[in-house]
Amino acid sequence: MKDVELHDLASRYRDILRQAVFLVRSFDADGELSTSQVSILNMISEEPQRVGIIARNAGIRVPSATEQIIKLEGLGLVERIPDGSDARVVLVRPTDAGRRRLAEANAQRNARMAKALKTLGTEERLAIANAIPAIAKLNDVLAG
Amino acid sequence: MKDVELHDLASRYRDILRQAVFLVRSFDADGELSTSQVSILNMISEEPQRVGIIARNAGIRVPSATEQIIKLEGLGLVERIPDGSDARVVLVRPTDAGRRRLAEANAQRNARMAKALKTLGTEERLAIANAIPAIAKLNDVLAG
DNA sequence: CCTATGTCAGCACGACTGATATTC
DNA sequence: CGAATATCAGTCGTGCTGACATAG
Repeated sequence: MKDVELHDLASRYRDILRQAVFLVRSFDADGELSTSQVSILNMISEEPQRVGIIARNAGIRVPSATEQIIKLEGLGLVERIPDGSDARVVLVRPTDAGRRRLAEANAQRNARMAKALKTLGTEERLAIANAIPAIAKLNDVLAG
Repeated sequence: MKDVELHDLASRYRDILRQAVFLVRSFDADGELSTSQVSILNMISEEPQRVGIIARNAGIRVPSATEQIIKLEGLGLVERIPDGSDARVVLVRPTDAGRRRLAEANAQRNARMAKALKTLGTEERLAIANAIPAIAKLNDVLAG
């Protein structure tokens, strides 16, 4: 692919991405939990994670992660537990209430997105579905 | 399409979107201009726009738009001019320096994106290119 | 008089850097 | 002792709501 085409694709992709970013914000404004907080809950839903890992995956610094975790703890949605093998480490895991809240938040957001997807044509939905793996790969590359 | 499939697609699409949001942030952290500021400059590059329109397109409230516009004005990147036909209206247009700065910012970001796109296979790039119109339409639906 | 447009003032939230235990 | 981990303190940027001036 020529450089010109690459740059054109890059530009168009950045355009729709920029729009999408604002939409994600409006999505999150509806609920009571912030974007970071939902991300953190998602992240620890499988198994407890260290603060440093959470920060790295969320794309924020460790002190910022600590802050959100403390807020989530205050809401009774996560617990901080020590790591037996290393006393410096703090593991974060969801409470039952945290799991419920996460499920609710995801359900709400997915429902809203599904409703929007429903207004598209079959081919358009297919185009999006086909692009998801490529976009995921692209995200990985960009995240380095 | 069945509801189950729609919700699954919604969930997967939201996943990659969430990742992309963090990447956009890291993109913008590099430059001197914030996301909103670049968006505003992009918006007025064709022709001057009113503050209210800028706010609407940027997904922010009018006072927030005013704030960013004043900052851009302080940087010498935009000018605020009156609208002859309606004295309440303020039009915002880029200065020459603003156009240069926008071109630089876009070039930097596009180059970085193009470099990442280059690492993908031809089919993957095609999949993304094919999905862009559908995503744009989806954005419109969600914004509406 | 009521509406539309933009700005000002004050507040909230989330991120950051720098400094500080504590543990490896 | 130096490195790693998490937290605390203070600051900054950006968004918001509510109040306000001006013009239609």
